[in-house]
Amino acid sequence: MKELARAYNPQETEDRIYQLWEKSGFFNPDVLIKNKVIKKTANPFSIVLPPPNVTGALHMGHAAMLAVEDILIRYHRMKGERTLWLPGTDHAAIATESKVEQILQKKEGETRHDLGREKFLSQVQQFAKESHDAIIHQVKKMGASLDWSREAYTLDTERSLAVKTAFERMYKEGLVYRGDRIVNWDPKMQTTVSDDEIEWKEEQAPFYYLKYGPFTIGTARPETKFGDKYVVMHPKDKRYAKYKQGEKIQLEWISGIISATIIKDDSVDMDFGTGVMTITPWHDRTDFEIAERHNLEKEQIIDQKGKLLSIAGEFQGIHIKKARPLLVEKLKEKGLLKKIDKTYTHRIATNSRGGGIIEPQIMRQWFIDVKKEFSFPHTGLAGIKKGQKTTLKKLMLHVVKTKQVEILPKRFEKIYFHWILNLRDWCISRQIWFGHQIPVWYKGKDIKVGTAPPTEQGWQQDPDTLDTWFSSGLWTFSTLGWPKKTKDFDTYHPTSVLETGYDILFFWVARMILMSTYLIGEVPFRTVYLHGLVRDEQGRKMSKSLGNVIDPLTMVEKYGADATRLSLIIGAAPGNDLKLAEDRVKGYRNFANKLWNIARFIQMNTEDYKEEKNPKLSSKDTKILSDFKKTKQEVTKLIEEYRLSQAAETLYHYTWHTLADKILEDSKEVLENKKTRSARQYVLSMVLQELLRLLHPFTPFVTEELYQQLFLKDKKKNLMIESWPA
RNA sequence: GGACACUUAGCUCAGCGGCAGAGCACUGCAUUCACAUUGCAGGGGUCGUAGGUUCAAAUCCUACAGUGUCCACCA
Repeated sequence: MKELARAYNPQETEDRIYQLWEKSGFFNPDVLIKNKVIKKTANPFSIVLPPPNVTGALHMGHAAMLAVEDILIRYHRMKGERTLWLPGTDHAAIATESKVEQILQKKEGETRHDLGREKFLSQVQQFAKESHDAIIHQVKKMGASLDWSREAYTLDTERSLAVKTAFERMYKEGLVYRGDRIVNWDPKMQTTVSDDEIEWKEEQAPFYYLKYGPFTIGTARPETKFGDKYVVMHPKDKRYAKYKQGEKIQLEWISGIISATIIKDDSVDMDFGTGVMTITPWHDRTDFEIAERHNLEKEQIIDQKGKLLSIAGEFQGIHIKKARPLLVEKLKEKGLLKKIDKTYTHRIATNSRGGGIIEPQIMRQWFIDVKKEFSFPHTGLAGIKKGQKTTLKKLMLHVVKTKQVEILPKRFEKIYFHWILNLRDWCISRQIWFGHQIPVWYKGKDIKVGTAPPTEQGWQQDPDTLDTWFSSGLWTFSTLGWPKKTKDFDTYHPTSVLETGYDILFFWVARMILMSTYLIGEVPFRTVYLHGLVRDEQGRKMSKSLGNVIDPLTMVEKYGADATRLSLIIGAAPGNDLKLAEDRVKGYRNFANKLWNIARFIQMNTEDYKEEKNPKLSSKDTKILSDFKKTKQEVTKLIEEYRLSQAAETLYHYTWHTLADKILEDSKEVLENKKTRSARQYVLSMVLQELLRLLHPFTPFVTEELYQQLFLKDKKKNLMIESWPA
């Protein structure tokens, strides 16, 4: 046997080991069955990788996700389960498109409209491909044991079929509908945005009090007020009791005398401002809802580029930003401006995907109706019978309430319920080009929905694309072949665990539950494990502008993937954010080296060891073995409970402070003595061998390398598929 | 406005009814010996505050304070 090097060198080791794993084919459960490593009848264990967006490179959050999932996967694989970890990437529609638009703008000063749909899309695809390759490279660097033969992409042919099939089925059920509704319009990116993609920003803005006939109304946005002809107050407000619902009054307004109608509505806050407001239903959600309740007329004031329409009289064609001061001036002249409050702060909606300030608009869009009743079409979902009346909302609540899906940590269940109770219909159409084009064709007033275009002439496909979360909502089963009947689907769905950041609980986790329960009558996963965000030393979010980004690849190059993984696991409770300092990574690099030297010591002292069947163990030897057994059991229990941080820490502590500091020190004497030498050799060799297996899910590279060098006789095998020590 | 989480050593955090713990940092000593990416020893904490439950509370309950996050239609 070759003597081990004096220190562990991850740079020299890791790529070689990863290649060895890939070459063995053992990431693929089918290969394991074929090689009789596991039984075909073994329990399946499956995780579908949350697909990283093809918008650039991986960050520390991705690295943490990969570490957690790889630990679970390697553990279950070693336990002999039929283990599948399926990789893929997400086209991330709006995020990717906006990124390429930015690059285009910077480089060529062009917009996507200058290029045209086809040319622009080919540029996006090029960008997506480069991102994809960089991401896959990084994923492998982290040691992730993913089955690459099953890799998927949210925009590839199979996933497209799944998307179209899902859309068609939901359309036929009436769960997908087209309607004129108020949506979040981003005038900058020229697209709608879902409620969840909005980022609210605090802003101080002047608040204007305007004379509106006998009333005083308050507004932060006078430039939307041109068409206001309804004045709303609370039905119980005594100050305005003399005005009756539906009563009409004449008053002087921006462009002359108008007739305004009195409306009484509960949604008005009597304590805010004067307790009276006028409404702009076309450009404000609350106002829209009031207008719907009272069946009021709605009028568009602002166009899709943010310019005023003819209703604004002499202000027509002026952008709202420029119009405001001009209008305020006019109001002053007409004596309609009573006062300005300059201390007012409010929140403005912005598009979190790199867009501008949201301007609500009433537009014709596609929606998923979450409240509509339908008869449940499947059997086999506990608690809901085939034919039973239900809604998508009820399904989403039901499976979590009945624990068919368990969310860890538990406190997120409450947040999940609350979100669903407030959920509105989901706007799924986007006016962008990169994504799944909506599978709907029009010809005059006729409409066709299906998985393939109509064969006759003259049909025009809807130019819009689907919200990216529509396709990722199908991810757990579209990756397994659905809508085709496949072996993979039968074997691996529902998946065992969905591991992701708590920040996309609503975006994604909820949508997967919606899609899966409706389309196939199964939960998408049994357990949701939510990890926290990786932050910098001071607890700030990592961002390019702050310059505090720690790149996982840099850490891997400097300290090794094993060290990087441990730094992301130890100290990270599920759902809690992790503060990461480079010193910690360094500390775990030292740990890998410590383990290396433990192995080196044992190797140097067991070269003459001949295996004995019944070694004469001293009481100290027995104690070592029984303590080790306790550690094994504890680690196993902790992993089963998803307390990976504890499990890793237990192993860290055992390795360094029990095995190295106590047992090895003690062994130096014991090994000197000819009578006790051989039994101790037996103990050390056995503890090391099993310890490497226990540590393997956490630090796969160093353990594999040591195991290869010290214990593996059959070079066709590797530690990755050895059995978990019982 | 509502909800949730956190508050334990200088820093990061674990412990979640039974003698206050770990890593890093700090101090002193050791070392051609598996490892300086090391070892041994040590200093350092009224477990946010105030009550309550209990034989026993960092741990369970209540209130309060600070910090953070999420949600919400205050024009």
